Amino acid sequence: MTFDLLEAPQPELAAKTIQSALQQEKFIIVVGRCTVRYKGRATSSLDTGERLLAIKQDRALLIHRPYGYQPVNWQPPGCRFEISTDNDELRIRAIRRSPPETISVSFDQLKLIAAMALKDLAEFFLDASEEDMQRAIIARPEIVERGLRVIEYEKRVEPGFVDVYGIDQDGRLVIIEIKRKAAGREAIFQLAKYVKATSEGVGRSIRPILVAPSIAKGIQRLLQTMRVEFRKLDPKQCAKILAEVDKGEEERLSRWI
Amino acid sequence: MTFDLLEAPQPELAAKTIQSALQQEKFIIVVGRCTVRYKGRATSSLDTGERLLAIKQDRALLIHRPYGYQPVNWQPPGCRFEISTDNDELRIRAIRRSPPETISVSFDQLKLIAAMALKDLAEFFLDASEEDMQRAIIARPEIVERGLRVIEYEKRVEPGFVDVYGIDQDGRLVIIEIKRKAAGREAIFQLAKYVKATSEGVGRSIRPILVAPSIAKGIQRLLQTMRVEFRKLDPKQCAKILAEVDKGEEERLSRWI
DNA sequence: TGCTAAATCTCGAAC
DNA sequence: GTTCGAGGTTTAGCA
Repeated sequence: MTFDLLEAPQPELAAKTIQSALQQEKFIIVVGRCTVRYKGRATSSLDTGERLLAIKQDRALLIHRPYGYQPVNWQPPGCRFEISTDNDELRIRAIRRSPPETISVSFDQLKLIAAMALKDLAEFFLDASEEDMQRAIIARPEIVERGLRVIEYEKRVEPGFVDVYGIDQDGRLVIIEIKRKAAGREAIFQLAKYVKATSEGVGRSIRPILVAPSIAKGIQRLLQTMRVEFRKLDPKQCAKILAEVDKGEEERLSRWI
Repeated sequence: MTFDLLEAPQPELAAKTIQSALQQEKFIIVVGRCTVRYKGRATSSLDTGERLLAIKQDRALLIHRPYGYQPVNWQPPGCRFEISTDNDELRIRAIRRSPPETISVSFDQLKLIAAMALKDLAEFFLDASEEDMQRAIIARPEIVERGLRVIEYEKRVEPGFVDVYGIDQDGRLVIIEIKRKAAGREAIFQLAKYVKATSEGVGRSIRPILVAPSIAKGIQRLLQTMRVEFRKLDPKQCAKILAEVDKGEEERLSRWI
């Protein structure tokens, strides 16, 4: 693995290394004593102090002080860099076109420079997944509707799988489609297909329910046209419910032991 | 300077080094291949990939992927850490009390560990915030209008806070709402509310003035309808004025010494 | 502790 | 491009 590591380098060597690392799209870390200036939507200045500067592989810039969650200064991905040395100092400028913004950093003391190409293609999953939402509904059907009982889930029905089958308190068949994010028109059409496919086998009325944290704009009318009901449900809410259910399970188990 | 630097260390040595660095309140950098889990207000999972983990001197935790401005996972300052090794992997857990949140990171490959105590006591100056605009108006009310005197600011009036209260050269009460950016309709409605709330207590006419660098498109008519005056004022202009004011203060002080 | 409003908010999706 | 809405938003200032 190509891995650059410099301890307390001279500014010229530092500049060369950073230039080269930028071209190779490496992740660059610089630790040292610097001053920082920012001009753009606002302006800021930060006098001399020891900080961590990071340039990411998409050319995002972060400058972190030794404390605090947030970077003290930053530049979003895609900005242009100018690396130079002047008066025995290493200068790094990051320039953004729109809105016009510039960050200038000047290091008068360098402690560490590291540059390496990091591979990270993993997908990030936040909140409850759609599967978690399904599990929450199965565990607590009342979060969709009072009196709802779940009969089956992930049932194969020709165009695909019905997320949840249930029966409401009046004995009517309920088909639930779950979306983790704002539901669009495709979710409604999907439900309509399931209703059509299911109603052929069953001789009674079916209630299609779309469960999602929100619906996309301009979909409200389509919902009404297709006679699809919407039930707002947040992935976070589901995660919470699952945590409660798991906790209950644990307690039940511990009582058995 | 106490400076720890390990290239591709074994997990046991890594754990020891990090433990020690935590006790010495050093800034810790770990680069390697890891998976990340988060449970708390929400839940998240991130499969294996190469990332930068940073623990700051106030025990803030940041996990950065090789792209993007934001950390993929984080923990704010002050959380508790558990460092361990298990099955040849380095485990770092960061636990927050309130709200209860935990981040678990497991490194199966370590590339670099660096730990050092950074000194950074400099003050950060950000200019031209909304607060700066307010301070500039208080210091030099004439930038809004000649003859204006400021009576009060940040005054609680039921729907919120009035930015600035003043009296114009004709003795009329002035209510000022400040926006750092182009003012939208909500600013006008806000002003209207303050006028209504204030006029109930005062038996005289009130002049609502909207101070902002510009107004949003299509708001001009609403301004007239609501009888709100608009005064163009740029945040940058305010920063300049504040600099002058501060300089004046310094000179006055130095004359006293 | 809880709320409110601002942020160089960022980030993504829709238009 | 611009606008709109959400975020584990964070952060600061107060009741």
